[in-house]
Amino acid sequence: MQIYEELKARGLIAQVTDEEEIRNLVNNGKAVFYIGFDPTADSLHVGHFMALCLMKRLQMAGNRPIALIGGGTGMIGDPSGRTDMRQMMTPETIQHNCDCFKKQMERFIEFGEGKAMMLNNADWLMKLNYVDVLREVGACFSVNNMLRAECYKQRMEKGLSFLEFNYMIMQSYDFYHMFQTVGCNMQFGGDDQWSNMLGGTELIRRKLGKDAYAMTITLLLNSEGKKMGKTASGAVWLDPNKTSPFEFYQYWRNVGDADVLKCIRMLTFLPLEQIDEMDKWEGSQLNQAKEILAYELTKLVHGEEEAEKAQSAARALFGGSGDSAHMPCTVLCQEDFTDGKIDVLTLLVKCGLCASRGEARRLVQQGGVTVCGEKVTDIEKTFSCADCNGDGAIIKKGKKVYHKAYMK
RNA sequence: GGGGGAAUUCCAGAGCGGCCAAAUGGGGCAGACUGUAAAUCUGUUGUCACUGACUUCGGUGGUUCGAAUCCACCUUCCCCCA
Repeated sequence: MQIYEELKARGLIAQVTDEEEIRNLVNNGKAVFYIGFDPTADSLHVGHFMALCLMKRLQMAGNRPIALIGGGTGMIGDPSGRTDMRQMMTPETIQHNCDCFKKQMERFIEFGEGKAMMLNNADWLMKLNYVDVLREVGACFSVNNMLRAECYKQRMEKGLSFLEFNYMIMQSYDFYHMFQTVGCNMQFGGDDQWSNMLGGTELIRRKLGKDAYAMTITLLLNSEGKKMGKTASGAVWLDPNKTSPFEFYQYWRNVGDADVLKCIRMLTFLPLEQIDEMDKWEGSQLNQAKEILAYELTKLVHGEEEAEKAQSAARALFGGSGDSAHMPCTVLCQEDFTDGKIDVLTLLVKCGLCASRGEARRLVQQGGVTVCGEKVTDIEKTFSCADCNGDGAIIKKGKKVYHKAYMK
């Protein structure tokens, strides 16, 4: 099976400008494609991960990827699909984020002579002269068409600043620029980027009379139509300091039944035959599929060793044996104890399991706390230093949150 | 530039000058049921010394015994006209 067919079978392809031509380029290793990454945070997240995987897949098939870091477009902010304006970032933050991205990407993609390239659009965008751009590029864009673009729809109700309105033009200019300088003939991106990407192919056609192609990657949505890779507290990051390997593992271990196979198909490198086999599983057997998904992804992102650790920690925890080796922990010191004791509420807050004493109180009262295997329902309950000695005290909040507190 | 409207808790969105820590929904958290799933049901969701007290309704002042609610100014946003 060739790469294009595989991508299709995995459900990764959302929209393409010219299927025949793209299949041809990609399958024959003739594509020089780019994917843009806007430096909106200091770590990549799951959404980016899909893009990175795609790059890797295509690179393995002989194509040449360009990772474009949006040091310049980051100065503007993409309004696509957003209901409010992005916070403007300072040039320093953007630079910092770019650096972080770079480090993370190097783990996945091979860069170097004749291999993948990493570019930063700040290198050309920042030099542009306003009037020149308007004359050279601005003339090629129809405001009427732009306003009709799906990506601005949501913003038409809430208001769209001229700054953000120009994002599409900047992105189009990137493509146009790289088409000429490095022979980039294709652009990939999230499905929400479709209109921005078409802007680029359109610009190249108008200015140069040549064809360039665009393809979007299916957004990873769960069965409820929400973007995956998000938790209540924010994105699931690839940076182990922002989302620990264990948390990362748990996120995937806990996806809904309806979404497991889709995730395995889209995110892992497992052979399709194996995935088709798993597709027949149902009921509690899916739990196995979830374990595979979680393991595979953790391995890809954090390495085999971390994946093993996360898996055994999870198995131990939920299997009941209570292996505390990898759970998040808090170190207590003498000052945390008064008269050699610490009460539950303080302990919960101290460990970051509750934001306030009130919350801790409710949690205990509702029976959501277990310490050292014993359910705690008394908010007055105290623990002594001795309870936390040795391996420490294991605190369980709800069913899935484990935390360890031990003495220094 | 002219005119009109809005800003409420994590979000959306109610809110007569006292009965407002503020309806309702979503989300979150916990409990029951389960398979570390989904759905469902229940409780909970400002802080603390928790039957009480304290701090919140864009900002700053003011009116009043008393202000999320009235007034003035400021800030931001939206809509209409140009």
